[in-house]
Amino acid sequence: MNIEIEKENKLAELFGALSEPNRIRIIKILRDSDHELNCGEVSRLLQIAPSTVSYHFKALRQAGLTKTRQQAQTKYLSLNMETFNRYLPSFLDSL
Amino acid sequence: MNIEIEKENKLAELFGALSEPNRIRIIKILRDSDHELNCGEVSRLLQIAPSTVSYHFKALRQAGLTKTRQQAQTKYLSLNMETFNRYLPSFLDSL
DNA sequence: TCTTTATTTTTATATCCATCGAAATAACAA
DNA sequence: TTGTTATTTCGATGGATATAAAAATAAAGA
Repeated sequence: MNIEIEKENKLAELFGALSEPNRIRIIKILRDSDHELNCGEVSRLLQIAPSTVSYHFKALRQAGLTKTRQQAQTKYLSLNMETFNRYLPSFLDSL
Repeated sequence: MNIEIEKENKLAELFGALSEPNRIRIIKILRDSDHELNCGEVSRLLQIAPSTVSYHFKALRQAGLTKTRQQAQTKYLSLNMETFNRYLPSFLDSL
C-alpha cells in the first residue's frame, strides 16, 4: 500500500509537470524532432523569454521526463524514455 | 495549427486535474469499484474533509474526467469514459 | 584578457491551489 | 414544520506556479 501511495504521488508529480501548455509543446516538439532542443531554439519557437524556457526545462527534468546533454555553453534536451515507458506508456503516441 | 493549440491546452487542463495525489486516488477507486462513489464515502476513505472532497469532485468534473448522477441529497460520481478514450487512451490501465 | 553567447539563478509580482471550518443549500423524514 | 443528512459555497491561510527583467555563471573565441 505504501508503494501504491508512492506511485500516486509520482504520477501526480508527472502530471504536474505536464499541466502547462508550453511544456506539452516542448515534449511534442522533442517527440517529432530529429534533433535535440536547446533553450534558445525553444524560446524562439514558442515566443517566450529564455529564463522562462529554462524554468520549464528544469521542471521537466526534475520530474524525470527529460535528460540533458551539455556541449560548450549549450544544453541539449531530449526525452527520458525510461520514465515514459514506466509511468506513461503509450502517452507519447496520444499527444 | 489552432486545433493543435486547443488540444495542448485541453491536455494541460486534464493533467492539471490529475496533478494531485488525492484526485489520482479518486480516479483509481472509481476504476476499481463496482459502485459509484459519493462525497461522504471518499471523505472517509481518504480521511479528508467533505468540503475538500467536494472541491476535488468539482475539479475532476470541470475537466470532464467524471460525471455525476444525483439521487436525493447524494451525488454519485463515475468516470467519464468519453474523455479518457479521446484524450488519455490506455491511461486507466497504467494507473 | 576581453567580449560574445547561452543558460541559469535571483528577484519580484500576480495568480492559482489545497485545505479546513463555518455557513448555506437542498432533500428527505418524522 | 422541524430536524437530520449530504453536499456545496465562502472565507481565510499557507504554499506553489508562471512569467520576465536583471544579474550571475560558464564556455568560446578574438
